[in-house]
Amino acid sequence: MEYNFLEIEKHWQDYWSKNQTFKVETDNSKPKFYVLDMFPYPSGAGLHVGHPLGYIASDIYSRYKRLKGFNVLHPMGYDAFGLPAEQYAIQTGTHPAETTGKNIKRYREQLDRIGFSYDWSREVRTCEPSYYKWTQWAFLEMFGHWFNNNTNKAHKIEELTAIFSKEGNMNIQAANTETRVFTAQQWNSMSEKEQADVLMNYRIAYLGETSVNWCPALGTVLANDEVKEGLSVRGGHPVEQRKMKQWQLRVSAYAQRLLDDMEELEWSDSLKEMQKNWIGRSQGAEMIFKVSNGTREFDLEIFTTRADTVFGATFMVLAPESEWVEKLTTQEQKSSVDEYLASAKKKTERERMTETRNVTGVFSGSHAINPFTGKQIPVWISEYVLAGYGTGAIMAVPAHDSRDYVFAKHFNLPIIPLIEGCDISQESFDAKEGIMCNSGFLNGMTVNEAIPAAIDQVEKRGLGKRKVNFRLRDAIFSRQRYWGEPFPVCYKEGVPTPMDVKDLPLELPDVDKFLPTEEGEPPLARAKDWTYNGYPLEKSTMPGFAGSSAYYLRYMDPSNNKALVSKEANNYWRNVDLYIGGTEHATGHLIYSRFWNKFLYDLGYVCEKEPFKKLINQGMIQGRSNFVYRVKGTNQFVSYGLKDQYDTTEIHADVNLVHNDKLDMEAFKKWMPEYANAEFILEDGEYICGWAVEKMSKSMFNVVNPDTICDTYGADTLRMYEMFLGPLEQSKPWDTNGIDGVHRFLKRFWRLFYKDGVFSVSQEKATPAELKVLHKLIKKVQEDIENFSFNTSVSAFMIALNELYDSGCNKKEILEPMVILLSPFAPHMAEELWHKLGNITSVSQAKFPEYIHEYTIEDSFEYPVSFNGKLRYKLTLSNSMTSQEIEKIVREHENTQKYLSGAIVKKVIVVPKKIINIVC
RNA sequence: GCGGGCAUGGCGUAAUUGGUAGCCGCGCCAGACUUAGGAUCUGGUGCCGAGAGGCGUGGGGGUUCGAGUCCCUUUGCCCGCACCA
Repeated sequence: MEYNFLEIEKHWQDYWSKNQTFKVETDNSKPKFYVLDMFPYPSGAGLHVGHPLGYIASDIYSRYKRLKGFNVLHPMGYDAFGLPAEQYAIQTGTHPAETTGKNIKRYREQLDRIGFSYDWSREVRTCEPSYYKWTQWAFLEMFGHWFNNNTNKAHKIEELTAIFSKEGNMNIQAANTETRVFTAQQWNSMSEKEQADVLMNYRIAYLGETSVNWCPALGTVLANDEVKEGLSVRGGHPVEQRKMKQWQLRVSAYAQRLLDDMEELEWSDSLKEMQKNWIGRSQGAEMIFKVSNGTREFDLEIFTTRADTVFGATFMVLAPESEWVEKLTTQEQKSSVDEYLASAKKKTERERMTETRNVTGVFSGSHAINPFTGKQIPVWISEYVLAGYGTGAIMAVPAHDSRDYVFAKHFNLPIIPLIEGCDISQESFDAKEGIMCNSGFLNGMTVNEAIPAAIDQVEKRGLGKRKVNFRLRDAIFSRQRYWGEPFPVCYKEGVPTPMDVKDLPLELPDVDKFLPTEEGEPPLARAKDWTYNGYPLEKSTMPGFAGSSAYYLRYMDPSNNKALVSKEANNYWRNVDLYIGGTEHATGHLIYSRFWNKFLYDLGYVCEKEPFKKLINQGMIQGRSNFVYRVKGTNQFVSYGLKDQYDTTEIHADVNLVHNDKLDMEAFKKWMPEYANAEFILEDGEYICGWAVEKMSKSMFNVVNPDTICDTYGADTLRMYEMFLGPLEQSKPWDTNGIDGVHRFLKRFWRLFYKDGVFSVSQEKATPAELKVLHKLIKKVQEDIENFSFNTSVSAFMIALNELYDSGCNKKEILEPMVILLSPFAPHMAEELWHKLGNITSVSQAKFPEYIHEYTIEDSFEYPVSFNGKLRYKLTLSNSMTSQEIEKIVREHENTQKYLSGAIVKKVIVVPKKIINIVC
C-alpha cells in the first residue's frame, strides 16, 4: 500500500478530535508541563508557511513531554481585538466581530490540517465578553491599588487614604505622579473631588496628563513600543507628540523588579539585553541649581550620572516642553523663545529624529549658579533634551558629553576640560577614565573615584541626593478606537469612578459607524445610552496588549466565571514552562505580561513571580522569490544562465509555478493573460529561474500557503521539513527545494512496514547491530528535542533509516520504538503505523523508549595517531583500554616501526575515543 | 554612535563543545529498473592536480602537540536601541 498521506492525516485528525485525545485536566498524580505559543492575531490573509514554524516546534516538544509522562497543557487561542478588523469595518461597515469570527474560522481550519495537539476545549478569544471580563477586572484592581516603594509591591488604595488622614503624604515612599506635599489636616480638609484627584496620581492604573504619541492618521494614541522610528508599527503613519489626558499603567513602578527577576529566566541573552535596554536603568544623582530670571529665584533640579563633571558645567539646558521654560524665559528673550517653541512643536517625532544632527536652541535669558564653582552660567532651551526623562533639564558639560559639546561649539559656549591630558579640540572626551583636574576637591582622583565622591559632597551640602532613573515609561492604556475592551469606569461629576465588579463584563456597545464623531470623540461616543447608573462611561477602549497580558493564566481555567483563574488551577499549572514566539514582542507584550503577572502576584492571585520560565524565539521565515527574465520589447523569456547575453527585465514569477527553480512553462502561460503567448529561451531544455530572499508578501508572489504543502506532500512532511530547514532560532527563507528529501524519507519509512504492498513486520529478535541503530537514535532524538535542535534530529532519523534499509530490517522490536520516536515529528504517520502494529490507544499515550547504553558502546575504535598534529597512521584499539595502556601500545608500535629514525617519543597525548598525538 | 549575533562546498546545514572539517538533505554526475513520472534503487560528488600530492571553515595575527571552535585585529552582513544626560 502506498503512503496515502491525505487519507491518513484526515483520518487521525478526526480521531483525535472525536476522542479528545489532547484534552487535559489538573492531575496531581502527574508532573505538569505548560507549553505555550504566542497566540496569533487572526488576520484576513490567513496563515502562510512561516507562521506555523514556532507552533510545530512547540507541538513537537509537547508531544515529547507527553511521551515522557508529563501532564501537558498545550492550548491555543486568538488575540482577537485589533486594528485591521476595525479598519476593514470603517471601509465596509462589516462589524469587526464578524470579520474576526470569519478569520478565526479560517485560521482554525489551517491549524487543524497541520495536526497540532492543542487542547481546543481551552480556546480563548480576547474579544469575548466572558474573556475580557477579566481584563476589565484586572484594570479595576490596578485602579484600586498603589505601589509602595518601601515594600516594593502593590497595596490597597484604602491603606493609602488611611495614612494620608493620619500623617499626610510626607513620609510616603510611593510610585506616583503627585507633586504636592500635604499634611493630614490639609488632606482631611480637601473636598472629595480634590482627594480623588490626589489619589489618582498614586493609582497603578491612573488617568493623567502626559506627552503621548498621537497618530493623526489612525486617530489614536499609541504606546512607545507601538512606534518605531517615528512611525506607527501598524500602518506606518507619522506620529507626533501631544499633551493629553490618558489612562496609563504605572509599569515604571515595577522597573527594578522587572530587571532583577530577569536573572532567573531562561531567555536568550539578546532578548534579555533588549529588555534591559528598554528598562534602561541608570544610576546617578539629582542635583539642585539655583536659577534666577532677574526677578525671581528658583531651585532647578537636574539628573546626572556624571556628578564628577559638575566643575565643567558651563551652561544648562531645558527641554522645550519643560514647565521651567515659562518661568525662566525673560522679557527680552520671550519672542525668540516663543518662536523656537513654535517651530519645535510643529515637527513630528520623525522629523525631530531625522534632524538629529541639526543643532537648534535658544537662550532663555536666565542664569543659574554652578553650586561648585559659584560661577554664573546661562540657561538654554533645546530639543536635544527630552522632557520625559529625568527632570527634563540638564547641566551641560561640553568637555565630556558629545551632545553638549556640539551644542557649545555651535553657540560658542565655554568648554572646560576636567581630565588631565584629554584632547577636546575636535570632540568631547566621553570615556569614564583618566585623572580629574580643574575640579577642586576632586583633582587627582580617577573618574571612578570621583563619581561617588562628588555625589557624597552633593548630599552633604544638601544640594541633592542619589537617584536611579529608568527609561521605562508608564504604559499609555487608552486608545480612541472601537474594537477593544471598554473601560469599566464612569464619570461621576467628572470624577472617574470604577464600576462594581459584579456588573462586569461591560460589553462593547453597538455603534452606527466605527469612526470618531464630528467633535473628534472616540467611536464609543456614538453608542446609545453609554452610561452606568446614569453617569457617562469612558469612551476610549483598551490597547491590544491588554487582552494578551494574562491570557496564559486564563488557559489554566478558561471557563471559570468566578475568577480569572482558580487557586487550584493556578497552583497546579503555575506558569509557562516553555513559551515560543517571535522577538517582535520583546519590548511590548513580554514587558506588559511580566508587569501584569507581578501585579497579580502582589495581590496573591497568582503563585509565580514570572509568567514565562523559558522562552524561545523562533526565527522569521522570509520569502524566497523567483524571477523570470523578459527580453526587453519582446515576449521572450530567457533562462537564468543565459540572461546576460540579452537586455532583460527581471519579473517576479509566482513561486508556486516553480519547482527546484525550474519554471513550469505551461502553468506560467496560464498564470496571467499577458504571458499566454510567452516564448522561452531554454538552457538544457529547462527554464531556470533566478531567486532572491525577500519579505514574504503577495506583491512578491512568494507566499506559500501551508495548505498547498499539505495537499502535495502532507502535514507530516511540512512539519518535518520546517524543522529540517535549519536551527529554530535562526531566520531563513522558505525554500521548497529540498522538501522532496524529507518526503522521500517518510515514504521510505513507510515502506519499512510493507512488503510487496502488504503490511508485514517481523517478530524476530533484533540483532545487536540493529539495536545499536535504534538506541543511538533514541539518545540523539531525546538530546536534540531537549536542546531544541530539531533540524539535527530529523537528520538522525534519516541516518537511522539508511542503516536499517541497508539490512532490510522490518523487525517489530526495532520499528515500534521508532514509531514512538517519530510521533512528535510526524504524528499522523506514527499514529497510523502504531495502530497497524496492533495498538488500540493513541501513540501519544505511549512511553518514550528507554535508551540503553550498552548498544552504543564500540568494542573497538580506530584511533588516528598524529605526530605533531599530522596524521601518521591508525591503530585499532579497544575502547575499554585506559590511557596508560594505549600509551604503552603506541610507544611499542613507534619503537618497532622505527618511524622516528632514532627520535625519542617524549609525550603521548591520548584523547579518549578521539585521537592520539605524539610529541618528539 | 551603543548593544547583540552571524560568516563553513553550487545551496540549506552538521561537527561528540579544543580532537580525522563537510554528517544529513537538496542539486549535480554516472548507472540499474521501468508501466517514461516531479517514481524507485545503486555508486560518486569541497577545491586544485593526470597522479603522487597540495590547499581548504570571510582576511591577518596569536595561544596549543592539535583551532571552524579560544584570544587579538580587520572586513562584510543581519537584528535591536538610538539625543535617556
